[in-house]
Amino acid sequence: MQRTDDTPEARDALDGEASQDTPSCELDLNQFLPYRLNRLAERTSEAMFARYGERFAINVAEWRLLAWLSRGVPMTAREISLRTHMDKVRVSRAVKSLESRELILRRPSEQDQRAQLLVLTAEGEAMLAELIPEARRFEDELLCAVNARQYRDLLLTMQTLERQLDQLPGGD
Amino acid sequence: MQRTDDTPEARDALDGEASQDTPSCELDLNQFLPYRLNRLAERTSEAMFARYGERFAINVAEWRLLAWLSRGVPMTAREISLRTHMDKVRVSRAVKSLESRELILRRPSEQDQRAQLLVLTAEGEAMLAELIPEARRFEDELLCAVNARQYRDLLLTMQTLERQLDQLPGGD
DNA sequence: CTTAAATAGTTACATATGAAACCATATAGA
DNA sequence: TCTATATGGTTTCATATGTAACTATTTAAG
Repeated sequence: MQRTDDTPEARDALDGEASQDTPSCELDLNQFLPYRLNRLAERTSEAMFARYGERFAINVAEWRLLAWLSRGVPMTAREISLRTHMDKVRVSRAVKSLESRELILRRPSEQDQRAQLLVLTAEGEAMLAELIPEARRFEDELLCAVNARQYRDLLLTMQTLERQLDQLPGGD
Repeated sequence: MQRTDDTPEARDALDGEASQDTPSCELDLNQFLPYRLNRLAERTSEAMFARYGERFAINVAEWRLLAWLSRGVPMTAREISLRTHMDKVRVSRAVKSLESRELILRRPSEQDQRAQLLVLTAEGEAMLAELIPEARRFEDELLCAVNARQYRDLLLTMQTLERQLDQLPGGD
């Protein structure tokens, strides 16, 4: 897609400021996708953890790890790291914290003495049994502003963008 | 939008894992919007700063501040803070850093002795003259994977979600 | 087998960020 | 006018996260 393809509608879909083409040495952040993505993502996490973060005392990395384990499939830290695109250090710390609170436990892997399989404890499952419905409730409250088609298109476009990132240098 | 409205297409638009309805005590993160938004946003910033971050030695907060100032309109830290949803401490630190490198300067505000108007220096403008075209190039490379309509819909839906966040408790 | 290179995970250090307390100035209410 | 409260901005402290170096184990090359 060329920048010149931008439609007026798209340029108008933006935070109220008068929107018009900007000279090459100026940038309207409200029309800059990386910024918009980050702002929306930051605000979404912030709103979600404003509600549940303190109540359950977990951070984003820990939440992601627990959620992956909620599937019931034991996974290694490396697998979590690959699937979530989180740095292995970040995962390692989440594991340490969750283990110390007895929400997960580590079992040595049969195949590889270096790796350890992570699984939820009963306590961990109990916490998720509360947390997950809350998370779904939050998501529903957010999504009630868009219809099913918009939601589907959003996920599809986001997936396309992630695939594109896979291709770009520095995109992992 | 109700969760039960989810279309098969939407549920399939997701990272390869078999997608089916999950019990209430399990969560497929790949189908959880806050997670997807954050993963895409993090990866996008990462890819962008993998290219330009070290070369220009700025972080996200500094980049946002410079970009806002590229419009040529002097702004106070508070205004930047409001528009970007960045914490005022984060803005304050970006100002300090950019000023120490003489990319911006502060002028006392006429109306309010507490506030200071921020403007680019000639050096700051010179740097943006390089940085902004690079940023646009990156955005174009990312967006070449989606067509104009998808791009427009993406921005519109993101805007809708931000408006919804304004309404939600904890959404600011 | 033996050794070099790769990999799972951790630790140490540096940076980024947010919450709360703080200072200086501005504004509103008496 | 005087005082209480609100506001712009900074500093302090705590947390979150990435980079690089490290340990232990595994895999591959000879």
